[in-house]
Amino acid sequence: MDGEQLHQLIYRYESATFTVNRRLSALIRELMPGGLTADQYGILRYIQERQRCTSSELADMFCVGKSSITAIITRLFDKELIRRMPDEKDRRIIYLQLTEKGAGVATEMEIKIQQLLARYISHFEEQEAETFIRTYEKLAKVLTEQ
Amino acid sequence: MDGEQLHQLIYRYESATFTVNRRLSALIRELMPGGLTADQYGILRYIQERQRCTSSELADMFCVGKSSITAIITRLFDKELIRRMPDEKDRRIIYLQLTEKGAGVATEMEIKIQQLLARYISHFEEQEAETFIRTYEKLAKVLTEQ
DNA sequence: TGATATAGTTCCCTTGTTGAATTGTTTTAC
DNA sequence: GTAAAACAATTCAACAAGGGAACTATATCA
Repeated sequence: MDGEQLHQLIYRYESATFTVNRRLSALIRELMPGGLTADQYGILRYIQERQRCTSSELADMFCVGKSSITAIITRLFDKELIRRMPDEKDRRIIYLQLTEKGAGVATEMEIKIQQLLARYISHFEEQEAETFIRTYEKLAKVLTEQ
Repeated sequence: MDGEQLHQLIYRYESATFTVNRRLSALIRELMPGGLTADQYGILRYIQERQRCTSSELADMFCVGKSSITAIITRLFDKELIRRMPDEKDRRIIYLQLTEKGAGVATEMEIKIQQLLARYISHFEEQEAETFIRTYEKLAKVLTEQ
């Protein structure tokens, strides 16, 4: 791939990612139930998948400082969506878990987002979508490993 | 494409997009010169491409309220990166343009981001990257048209 | 045991966002 | 030709999210 080709591809990538991200996050914002934000939902989903996790792990995964995570966690805690469970052995560690209410909200939102995305992704042939996602996952992997 | 396949694809899409977006925006954040944010850069780039535009157009493109745009524009104005040019005929309209300084900063940042993305995208075969981008552009189009 | 590292929090400041109200200007309808 | 409606941009108050520095409490290491 020569320089000019690469340049063109990157330009097109920037353009597409800008449009897709802005539009999708606006659509998702509208979907959110009272008071929940997209970031808060992201945290809920992450915890739901892992069953439990720590603030530091969230900070790493979300690529932000730990103080940002503390702030979000506090808001979710105040809404009674998550629980703080201190580790028995190492008392510096506080595990985060969803409450029943938190799990309900996360699942409800997941379904809504699935429905939203389905409206757009179903426009594509299965093969095209599969190929696309596979490359996207590769990109995610490259970004994670470096 | 049946329901379960679609469900799996969407799940994988959410996962990949989360990782890519979080990682890339953290990398881009580090690249930014003193005081400029990614959103501010996005606005500069948009204006640079169109030569000039209005606040309302930016609000539409960025999918946010006009008051958000006013806030960002004011910060860029204070940094002397953009100029406000009232329309001669319709005095409600204020066109935004880059100053020389603004154009310099935008171009400098664009080069840095190109270099950053090149480090990752160059890992892919040209054909794979082309196919990927083409689908991504289609998705952007579908999202824009609805 | 004393120094160092780690997990999480707190505090302060900045940015981006919303939504409602406001100002000034233009267009429309009668 | 004027009154009403529409429109572009701004202001303001409130909040979410982010960074960084300082801090607390606990654990590990030498």
